[in-house]
Order: sequence, then C-alpha cells, then structure tokens
Amino acid sequence: MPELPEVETIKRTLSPRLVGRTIEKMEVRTPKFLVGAGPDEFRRRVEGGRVLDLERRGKFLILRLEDGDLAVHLKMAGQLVWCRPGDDLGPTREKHTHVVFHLDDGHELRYVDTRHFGRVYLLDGDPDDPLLRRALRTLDELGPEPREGGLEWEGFRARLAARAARLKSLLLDQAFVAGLGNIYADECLFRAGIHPLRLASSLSEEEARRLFAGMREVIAEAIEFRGTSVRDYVDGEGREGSFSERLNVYGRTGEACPRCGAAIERMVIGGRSSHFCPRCQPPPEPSPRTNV
DNA sequence: AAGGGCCCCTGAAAGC
DNA sequence: TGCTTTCAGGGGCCCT
Repeated sequence: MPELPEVETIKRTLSPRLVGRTIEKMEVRTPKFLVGAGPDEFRRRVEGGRVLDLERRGKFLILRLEDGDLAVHLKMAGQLVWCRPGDDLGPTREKHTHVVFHLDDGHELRYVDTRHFGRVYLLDGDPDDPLLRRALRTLDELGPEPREGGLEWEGFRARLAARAARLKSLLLDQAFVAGLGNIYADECLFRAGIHPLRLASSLSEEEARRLFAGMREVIAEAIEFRGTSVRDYVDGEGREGSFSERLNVYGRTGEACPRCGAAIERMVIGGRSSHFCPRCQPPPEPSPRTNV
C-alpha cells in the first residue's frame, strides 16, 4: 500500500532516471487506467515530450512533462518500475502491466497494478471528464504534508480541536493531512500513545503535541528506510522497503508491544483494521450512555 | 460533520 | 490435495 513514504521513495528512485528523458512511445495495454483522455489523445500528448520534473503531493506522484502533467495514484497495489525492455517481472506483474512508457535511452517505465485500483491522470485533459474533475478536486483539497515545512503546529492544534471525529479516521482523511494510509496512521498513533478511537477534539495539549511530533518522526523514519513492504510495494527500482521490520503495531495483532509487552490488539474502525497497544494507548472514557 | 455501507478488483490466505 | 470463500485496502459516493 503505497502511502507517503513509499511514493516519496518511488519519486526519489525514479527522478534521476526520468528527468531529462524523452518519452518516445506510450504503450497502452489496458485503457481503463487512463483518465482525462482516450488512449489516442493521451498518447499524442505524452509521446515526444521530455520529463521536466517529478513531484509528490500526498500519495500522488506528479510527472511534469513538456506538453502536460500526469498524476499517478497507485492506490493499493500499483507499481511504477523502471527497467529494461526485456526484463521479466514475473507472471503476475507481467499479466498486470497496463501502461508502458518507452524512454529515449532504451529503458522503460512500467505501470503495474494487480488490484486495478490505481489510475493515471492527464491533469489538463477533458475538463468534463467526471473522474478527472474528481481527482483535481481531491488534489486541490489535500491537507498539509505531515512533515517539516508542511503541517505547522498552531494550525494542526486548531484543526484537531475543531473535529469530533475519531483520530484513526481523521488521520486517514487526505483533506486533513495528506499522505497517511492505514499503516502509518496506526504507527503514528502508537508513537504518540493515543488510542485510535479517541476523538480529535478530546486531546490535551500534551497529547496533540505528541501526535504532531509522532507523525513527523514516523514519516521521516519510514522515508529513511525506503518505505514499508507488506504486500506489493516496491520502489522505482523494484526494491522493497525495510521499514516493515520497524513496524510496532501494524499487522502485529497478538504480538508483544515493543514498549510494554502487552498483546497488540486489532479492531475495525471506519471499515479499516486498526492495530494498537491497549496499555500504551489507553482507550477513551466510555460514553455516558454506556452503563451497566 | 460524522459514520455506515457498498463498490471497484484480484491474489493470498483461510476454511472445508 | 484442491476447490471455495473471505479478506485486504484507497478512496469515491450515497444515505442517514
């Protein structure tokens, strides 16, 4: 599941290989992954253009091309792999290679997606395309990045106080903070020692500070370790990330909490599995209506 | 504003 | 062993 640290790692591994290159040919194997233009128009806009720059915003990777910008959202299982034309990525990934960008240096960039949730957007494509409009709006409404230079304390504190939502759901809301997914939301809350069911507005000043710092630390560390590979994630060179070994709670139901030894618990919140330590992350006070 | 439910999609894992 | 069912998950969308 590529979240901020994974997409950032992909950006960093792809940048030196793509920037300055010209896309000679765009091979569309599965048209449904393209949004903003039909395959022919999409190709026409992309082919022959140089890659000017790569950027990341939340979980979106943006490719700035000479004749228009592309945005890629990998959703659950998307991969962008830079390789040689003959390279064999194995039967599963071969079967799910949907778009191939052929570069002028003989390499290619393959868009692979086994779950078929991801999309490639032509950002200045057909303005009447509802899927494109939706993506542009999402991009426009993305919240601050949970890193230095993005999220700042005063604003974070104020926006937390204004929300009644459970923290787990709020951290997953891309308009609140951009780039966190299920893995890092759980890890951030563990780092901060805050239960995922706590309401945002109920946090003390001290807890809000721990969450603020915890998010930055977890994200910075995850980038440093090149992301987390629990399922399909690999970076632009096909390498897995090593933050997986440093996960404290995600996917560790029943295991001992690395801080206190209590058994990690799992519960479903907002339809997402949530992992936490019942001792380090004390549950919220029961609601007044709950009684005996 | 918040939350539940459904959908997209398919490989992996669990169940029988 | 092998077939069938369930699950996971980012995010949009609809409904209450």
